[in-house]
Amino acid sequence: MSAPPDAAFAALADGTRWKVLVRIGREPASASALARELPVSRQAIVKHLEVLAAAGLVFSQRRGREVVHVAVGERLSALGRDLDRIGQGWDDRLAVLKEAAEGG
Amino acid sequence: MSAPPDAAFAALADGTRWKVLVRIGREPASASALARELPVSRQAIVKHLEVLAAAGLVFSQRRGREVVHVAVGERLSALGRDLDRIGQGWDDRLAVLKEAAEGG
DNA sequence: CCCTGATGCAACCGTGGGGTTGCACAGGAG
DNA sequence: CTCCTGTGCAACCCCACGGTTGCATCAGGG
Repeated sequence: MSAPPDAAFAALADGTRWKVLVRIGREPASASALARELPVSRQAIVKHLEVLAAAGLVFSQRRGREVVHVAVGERLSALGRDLDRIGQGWDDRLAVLKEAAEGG
Repeated sequence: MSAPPDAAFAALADGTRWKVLVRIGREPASASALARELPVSRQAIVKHLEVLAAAGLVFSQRRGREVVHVAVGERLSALGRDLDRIGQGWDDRLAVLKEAAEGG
């Protein structure tokens, strides 16, 4: 199958968002906490978390007056395995093309 | 390792670009040929191919007056394996958090 | 040689998305 | 009760990016 939801890619494509994801993968944190660590406003963080949540990449949990977020690896792993598999298939065709190029 | 592969993600994030990539993964094609198949101009295709090439995801070969492009799976597979691995690590932490949430 | 079709380059356009600021509201800590 | 701090919502800004059009160029085929 070659239909990985580009939505997931879009979620991972942004540098800041990736940092956020990696950070909360290392240890859960609130939006405010993340905003203190990264050079962007809390609102920016919130938006990133929303995108990541929509992509099923983060799990959020209200802890008192805070909302703690943590990265969910399941989706990422699944996506990763898909990519790996897809890439395998491509390389077969690539070999053929390169061969043809060299041969004539 | 959680190296920022956001460059590769950015290349994969766009829907049209992904279609192009999948298409030339199935079989090599020129920009003009792709432009005929997809609902975008040749120039748009060319730009996508440039982005993909910059990400090391396509291999281009001049064949007479045409330039044939084909998808390279190697990078994609490597990226996929990275994602899988990273995701694994996250899920460990996630388990801890969820446990704490349920426990109190 | 001449016509056709593929590529290359450049200018231009519109939208989306990342980022910000401001403000109102809620819930602990003292 | 009263601060302090974390969240939520909304309006707004700006630039990168996907896409287009136009034109010049180059390589094969008849």
